[in-house]
Amino acid sequence: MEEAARLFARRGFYATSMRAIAQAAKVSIGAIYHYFSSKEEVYFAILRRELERRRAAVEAIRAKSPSAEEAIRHVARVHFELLKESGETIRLLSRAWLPDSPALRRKAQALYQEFAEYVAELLKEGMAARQIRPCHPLITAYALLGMVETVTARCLAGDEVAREYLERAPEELAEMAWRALRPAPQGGGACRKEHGP
Amino acid sequence: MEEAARLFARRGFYATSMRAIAQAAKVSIGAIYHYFSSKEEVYFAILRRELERRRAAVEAIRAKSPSAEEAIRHVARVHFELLKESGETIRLLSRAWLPDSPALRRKAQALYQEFAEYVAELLKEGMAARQIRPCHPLITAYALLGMVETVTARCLAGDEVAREYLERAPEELAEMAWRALRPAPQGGGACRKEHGP
Amino acid sequence: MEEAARLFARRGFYATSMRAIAQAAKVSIGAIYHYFSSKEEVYFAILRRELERRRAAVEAIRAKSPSAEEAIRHVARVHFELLKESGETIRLLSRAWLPDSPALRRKAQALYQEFAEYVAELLKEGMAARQIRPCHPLITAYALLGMVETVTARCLAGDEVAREYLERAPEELAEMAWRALRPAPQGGGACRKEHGP
Amino acid sequence: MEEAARLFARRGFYATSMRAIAQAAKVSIGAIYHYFSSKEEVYFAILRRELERRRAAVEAIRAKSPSAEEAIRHVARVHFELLKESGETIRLLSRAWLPDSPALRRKAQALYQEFAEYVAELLKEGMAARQIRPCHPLITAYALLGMVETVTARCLAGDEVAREYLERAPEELAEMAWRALRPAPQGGGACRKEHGP
DNA sequence: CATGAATGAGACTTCATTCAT
DNA sequence: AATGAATGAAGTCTCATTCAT
Repeated sequence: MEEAARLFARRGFYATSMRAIAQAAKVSIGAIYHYFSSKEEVYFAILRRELERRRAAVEAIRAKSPSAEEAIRHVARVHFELLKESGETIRLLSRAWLPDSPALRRKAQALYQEFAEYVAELLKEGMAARQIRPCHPLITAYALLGMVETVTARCLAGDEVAREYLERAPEELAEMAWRALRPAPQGGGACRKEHGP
Repeated sequence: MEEAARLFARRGFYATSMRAIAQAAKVSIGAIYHYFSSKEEVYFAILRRELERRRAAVEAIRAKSPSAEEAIRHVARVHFELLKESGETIRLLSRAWLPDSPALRRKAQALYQEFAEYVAELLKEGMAARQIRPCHPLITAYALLGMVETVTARCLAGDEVAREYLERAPEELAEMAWRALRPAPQGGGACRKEHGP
Repeated sequence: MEEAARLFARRGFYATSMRAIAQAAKVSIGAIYHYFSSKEEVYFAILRRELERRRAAVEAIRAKSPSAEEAIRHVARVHFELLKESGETIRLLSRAWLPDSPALRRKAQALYQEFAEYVAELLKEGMAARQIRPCHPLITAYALLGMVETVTARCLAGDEVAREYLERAPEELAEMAWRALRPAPQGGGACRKEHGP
Repeated sequence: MEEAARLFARRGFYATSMRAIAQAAKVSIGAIYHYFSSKEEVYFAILRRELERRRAAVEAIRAKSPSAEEAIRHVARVHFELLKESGETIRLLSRAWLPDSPALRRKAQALYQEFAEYVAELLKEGMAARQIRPCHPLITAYALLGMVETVTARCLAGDEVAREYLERAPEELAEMAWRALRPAPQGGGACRKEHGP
């Protein structure tokens, strides 16, 4: 039934009607209300599940590779893998930012923040091990995720450009992310002194 | 009348009713329909105007600073300045990605792409002048914008964390963006030895 | 449009659907919501109007007859006159006591109390003029109204019995009301001393 | 299970859902349908039981006191005693008049009439013994009950006024009822001269 | 006997849009 | 040019009732 996450991902919260969900899932409307007390609850249940799925993917990265570089690069790549795998559902993530009502938005952002904090944790570890440069972990986590998600979302348009991106974007972003975070400030131009070593 | 862009920014397309717009603008509903043939048209008119406003801001950067570094850093900063200036309207930009209906989305994304291409142009010039490293300009433009917008959007939550970010994020992101894009590809610089090969 | 008061009177608040009202009044549902913001508001508008109508009838009595006896007797009679005139609408009054939700009920009772207080005022004047015996004015007003309304409601059943009542009840009740309230305690059995003269 | 009469009394027929009854009674919905074939049937079963309970109370009065005066006064008092004892359930009685659908109402009124006829019987006996004045027994029974029920219902509001009434109303009503019904038709008594002819 | 998942009709309400004025 | 009353489709959600287990 929750594969109607597709509808939320494709059409968003408001444009997805309960009737549409019921029809897509081939159950009655009443049946949905048997398990969820409102449309919002359906939405958040799905959002939670999707975020958890991403968290698990990041967790797997952390477990496998001790190198911060690999971890960072993977955060970028994993989105694209999930994109191929679960299709448009990934758009839910980007949408997580912007449900139409302030109340919904607040709740969705709290959920998203949990996920971002998880990525921030990963960054903190990298900083502790001096494998990535000092930076504000949570801001950076948001930036990292936003960077990746925006490109991912662009790929969902499905046009010619999108298909090309799907090929190049993972590495392009992994490179970008790593350069943005690797430790030694290399003094591209003026070679300014960095705050931490 | 179009200052009811605030409503679209705050509540989104679906949750903003024509009546709400009419009341906020203190005109009659009929009056709106004299100038716009539908709600969609109002939305796109506003979206176009906002994107144009950002484009102009980037244009100004390009005109003033010949250095690619400054240009890049400014792209990051300019969002936060607009945030302080025009408040939530900036959320329209992030929303631009995801209107709820596929038809709307396609059109909105086309508009957004125009803007992204403008940033990509700026990147291309930087690459030509060897002031930034070689990269896929459009993908990078999307990544850059997504990075900044996600953090900006987080700042709109208005909580304690958001206020702190508002202070630190502009520089944090400028730094991140510049590091991600500056030319010296690996250990090429003069300043410090890299730890990895 | 408000002649759909008939529906509320006949079927009550819950069993009267907006669609039914709209059809009965031959307008669209939307049109009703143009003038009333909710079903509740329609209900209360009608209830207010009906109570006001009764209040006016009592006012007329007060203005015409200086004798408390006539006033009391008329309060009883007026219900039956309105019954013939406006049919089932009178049931709204009895219903005023009992809307199904506590919130509705509270509001309806407040409205009803205003009316009861008006009758109580009439009683107080009678007591001041020593034309009716001392009694608690508001309690007595409720009792008086309840007495009359219950019989009135019975008459609405429309069966054989009801038609007979319609003939006899007005006088029967007028007599009863007057006896219950006239001043001199006549000592039916024990001839107890009354509190006031 | 039927103690969910409370729900019907408090919320009325329409606003009380089978699920609410089932939860309040801590049984399954299915279980209710084993003993009652529909919601209506539950309602009438309860209504019958409550009316029977009142009938029994009046019966007790009749058995104990040979004096019509005491009987009349007790009819008024007994409602308030039941009010304290069984709380809001008493509202069922007042509601008995007005279920929302005509079909229900007809049935409920028939049940109520049985009860009213019982009180009428009591009045007839009093008239036969010349202990109360001649009057239409059934109309008077309805009037008597309506008088008492309306005040009782007002007391259920639970506000400050209601608490005061609870103290004064029983005697006030008993007095009123007795005066309305005692035999001496006009100036027949011995105690005092009446003012009018 | 008992359960509670499932149904689907129907409740209230909102909304973009039209059109007579 | 401007108004805002009117429309009716569609939204979310509730509910009495059934039935397989």
